[in-house]
Formats: sequence, structure tokens, C-alpha cells
Amino acid sequence: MPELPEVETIKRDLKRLVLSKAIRGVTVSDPRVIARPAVSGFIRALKNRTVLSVRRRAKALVMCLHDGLFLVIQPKMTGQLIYGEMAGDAKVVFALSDGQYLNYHDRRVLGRLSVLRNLEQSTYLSSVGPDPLDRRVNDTDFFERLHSRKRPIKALLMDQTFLGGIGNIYASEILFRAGIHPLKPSSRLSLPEAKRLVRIMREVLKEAIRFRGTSMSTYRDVLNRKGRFLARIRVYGRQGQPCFGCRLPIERTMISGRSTFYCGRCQNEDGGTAAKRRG
DNA sequence: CGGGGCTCCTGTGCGC
DNA sequence: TGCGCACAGGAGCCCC
Repeated sequence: MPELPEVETIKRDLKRLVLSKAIRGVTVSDPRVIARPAVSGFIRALKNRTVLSVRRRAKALVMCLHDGLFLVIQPKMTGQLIYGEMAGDAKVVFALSDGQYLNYHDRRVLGRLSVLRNLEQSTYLSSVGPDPLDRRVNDTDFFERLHSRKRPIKALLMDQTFLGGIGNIYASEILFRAGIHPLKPSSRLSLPEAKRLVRIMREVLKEAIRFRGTSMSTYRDVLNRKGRFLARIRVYGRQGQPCFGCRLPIERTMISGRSTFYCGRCQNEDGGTAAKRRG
């Protein structure tokens, strides 16, 4: 599922392709993906409304429409938005005023679409933390926030109330490039480490946006093309393969129920084995 | 309250 | 080939 770089790529594509076009009609083939209102109300609310702006908030897309309505799309793991001809197998199809279609696909049916009057109605949108690319996330504040918690740093990076947008792939990639062990308690990061983490986090996310995201399996952009960041991936999914830094095998562990990949030598083990040793 | 575990779903790839 | 299980870019909810 799309993380920040993939949702940002989709957002930029949508701005180019659907901005200021109107939704002429909506077909819902799988009502499970419609969160609110009920399907009939969802369809009625969107009919003949123009897309005034397209934004990203964390991993959600927000389209502002006429009359103060918002279309919020959370693709979660396998949601896709594909522009072009009508797709028979799509869960939801939006017919656009340019004669083209925006098809919502979702193999695992975990994604959700909703129409809201007020963004505060979305618990997700009202609880997500600052965007990692936001300049207002500065070194000293970030350092202090890391020290107010003590979870493994990787769990914290993925906590959407702490930072909005980083998911399982980029959490591992960022920590590898920053040389920080994923199990290290966030409260034990030094100020230089926190500064480096902020810098590397932005670097990795921006680079991933330049490469139009990571296509592990289902991610596609709005024109159904794969992202090219997979070629830049250093640790995610590479357990047992040699580390690009030291050639030792990449390791895999579970952190808050999610696969985590890292190099035991290049990423200091201060939080994992050292903590265990101390008891 | 913070945090772990389960749940929502379908598809794929692996070992037996 | 077939079966069962683990696991997959996410996050809400329950319970300790």
C-alpha cells in the first residue's frame, strides 16, 4: 500500500489529470469500500461536483469539491486510482466530464472512500501527526518528541499520530541509511542521531517521490505505471542477502507485528542486544 | 495512557 | 497437483 511517496505521486498525477473536471456519475461495484455516507448518499453527493483541489494528508488523498464537500480516499494496502477507460473490475468508477474515467481498484478491499462535510469527521485525518516533509518538523522539537516516548524508533516512525506518512518500507530504508537500529528506544537517540534522522528521512522520501514510489507488488501510479524506487531499496525484503555496506546478511525481525529489515553491523545495536545484555 | 494483538480482506508463494 | 500456512506498502478497536 502506498506510503507517503506513492500517495504524493498519485496526488500530483491527479492534479494534472482531474483538477477542475467534474464527476458526472459514480458506479459502486463493491459497497465495502464506501465508508460514509451509505452508497446511495455517496453517489448522490458526488454527482456533478467539480474537483477544486487535490491534497495529500499523511497517506490519504483529499479532494475538495464544490459546496464544501470533501472526497477522502485511503488506499491502505492495495488501493489504486487508475485514470483512463472504464475498468469492468474496478470497485468504484468515477465518470469524469472529459469523457474519461477514474477507476478505484482494491484487491484486498481494505481501502476506504468517504464524502465528508468537515475533515474533522475523519478520525484518521484529525489524529495524524505532522508531515515528515514539513519544515516545521525541526531538529530540536523532533529530538524532544523522541524523548517523550520510549518505543522502538521504528514503531514510532510508523505511528501516524507521531508523524503522518511513513510506512513499513520507508521506515526500514530510512533507519538503514541513518545507521540507526530499528529496535533502539526513541528516548535513547542522541541529538546528532535525531538530526541525522530528520535529514535522512527527508532525503529518502524526496528521492522516492522523484522515482515515483516503490512498486513491490500492486502499487501503480494514476496512469498504471510502476514506481522505480524498488531499484534503490537497500534493506526491505532483502533478508539473507548481503548488506550493500558491509556484505553481512540483512536481518529480519518483527516490530509491532510488522516485518523489519536491517543490518546488524551498519545499524548500531545499542537498543536491541545491548539492552538485553543489561537486562 | 501506551502499546500489543487481533481484525478487516484477498492473493501469492512456499513447504510438505 | 493440492493443501495449509505465513505473509503482504494500513490502521481501527479491544483489552491489559
